[in-house]
Amino acid sequence: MLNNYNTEDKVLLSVDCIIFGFDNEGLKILLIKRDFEPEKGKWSLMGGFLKKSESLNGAAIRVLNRYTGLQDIYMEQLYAYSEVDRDPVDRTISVAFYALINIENHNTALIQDHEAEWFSISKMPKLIFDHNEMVAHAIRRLRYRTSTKPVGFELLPEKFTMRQLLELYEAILDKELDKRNFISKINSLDILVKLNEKDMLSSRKGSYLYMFDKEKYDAKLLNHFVLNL
Amino acid sequence: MLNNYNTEDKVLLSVDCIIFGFDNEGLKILLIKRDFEPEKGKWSLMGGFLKKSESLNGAAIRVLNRYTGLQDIYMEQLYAYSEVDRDPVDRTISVAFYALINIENHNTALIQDHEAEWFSISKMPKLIFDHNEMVAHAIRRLRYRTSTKPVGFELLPEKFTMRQLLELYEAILDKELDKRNFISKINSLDILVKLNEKDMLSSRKGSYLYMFDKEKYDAKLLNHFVLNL
DNA sequence: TTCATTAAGTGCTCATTCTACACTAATTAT
DNA sequence: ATAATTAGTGTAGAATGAGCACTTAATGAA
Repeated sequence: MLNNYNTEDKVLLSVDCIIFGFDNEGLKILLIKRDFEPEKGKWSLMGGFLKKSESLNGAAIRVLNRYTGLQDIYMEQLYAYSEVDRDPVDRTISVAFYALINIENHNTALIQDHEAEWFSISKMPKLIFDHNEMVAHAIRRLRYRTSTKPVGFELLPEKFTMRQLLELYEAILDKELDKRNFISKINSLDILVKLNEKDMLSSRKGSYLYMFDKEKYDAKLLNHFVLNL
Repeated sequence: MLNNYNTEDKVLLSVDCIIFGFDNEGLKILLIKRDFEPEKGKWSLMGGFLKKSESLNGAAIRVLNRYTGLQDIYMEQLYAYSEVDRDPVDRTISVAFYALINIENHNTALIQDHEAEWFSISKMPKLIFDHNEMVAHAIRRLRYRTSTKPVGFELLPEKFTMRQLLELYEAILDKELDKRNFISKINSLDILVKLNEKDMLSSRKGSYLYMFDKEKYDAKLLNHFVLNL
């Protein structure tokens, strides 16, 4: 009677991270120049191999931290990519994750060390292996997720204006939104607090700052909303 | 300079299949009594180890075929489960898939050989490892998927009545639906053909049979709909 | 042959939500 | 003072969603 699986094949498992950021130019993804063979020097997602002692989530967190210095980041597992010849060197299955970060917070020096760069999602270079497919998948998932869960705020500073939020959703959904309708839909979710504080940088009049009110959201015992924008 | 990944850990990768079926009692899942240690004799999803020469999809198709004799089945990858201690014997990452089958079509003898049984999703036994979590996840995904893609038909015979379709959606969404509103919403999708043929088994009057019209659906160049039931 | 039984099939009303659309207010720079 | 800039706000008409009940077709039993 067996109580091990010794006859089964073992394979390499890696994680690849699609790191989203948002600034006034739009939605961006952080890419690196791959620093080992094969495909050394080509643009690539940030990745790493799973160690026996960690979960996939743990590996993804480790990889993200290594390249950005960040911790406690919103991250979601996307999909496992397993075509037999996806990596020419060795049989490797890769599980993609996407992360949402506030683009102002990461460690710029670390990024430079790794020759990483932010790319607009509309101007992505050709990536190695099946990484472009992963990115396309991540964008689809992000679109869905931001329409059902309060994750968009992860891409903004803690305090943000309605205009920033609007532009974020426009960038994610890749379509223009009506300002008045957008604001009333967001307000009807009742998950933001309006601060007594204005951002005076973007206009003469100044615009009120808002924060996501996590406690209010959690108190609703809602596990998702439906935001039709 | 490396061009292999020899220093990296290799792990076992398995697939587990959540097989959904539907009959007049409701939505069901096919489970087997696990026939090897550990947890031999306990209820389990159908699974198997990934071979080096196949993709995860390929492995899932192989497993499904082994236990049901079926081919060309709707199947979708769900999620990779990777907690370090999820399998007590060896470090195993498992990728869950769910499949939708017409419950009348599978090979009954094969199922009996494997001591497999159909369970109502409302009366699931305790399963090994993290399999209950996988099932819960699959049900959530199925709910979403049936509201955006024409996959529900995979669970029905090729020809079905509106009542069957209604009851299927009620079972998946776990809520009662209004007959008239349901029919008009389905009709407004315009993806069914009404046949000149009635099912006389379920009523004296007989009810018209319908088929999913895949060509019509594809011709819409729609990659999903939104069905608010 | 008539009558009882069973499920099929069908529309309307009211409430809610969505969409399209334009002016005033506040502030600063000139 | 005034010109310039972005913030902030409401409404009307259209579309969609929810709730609700009677008639029809066929069969089997009396």
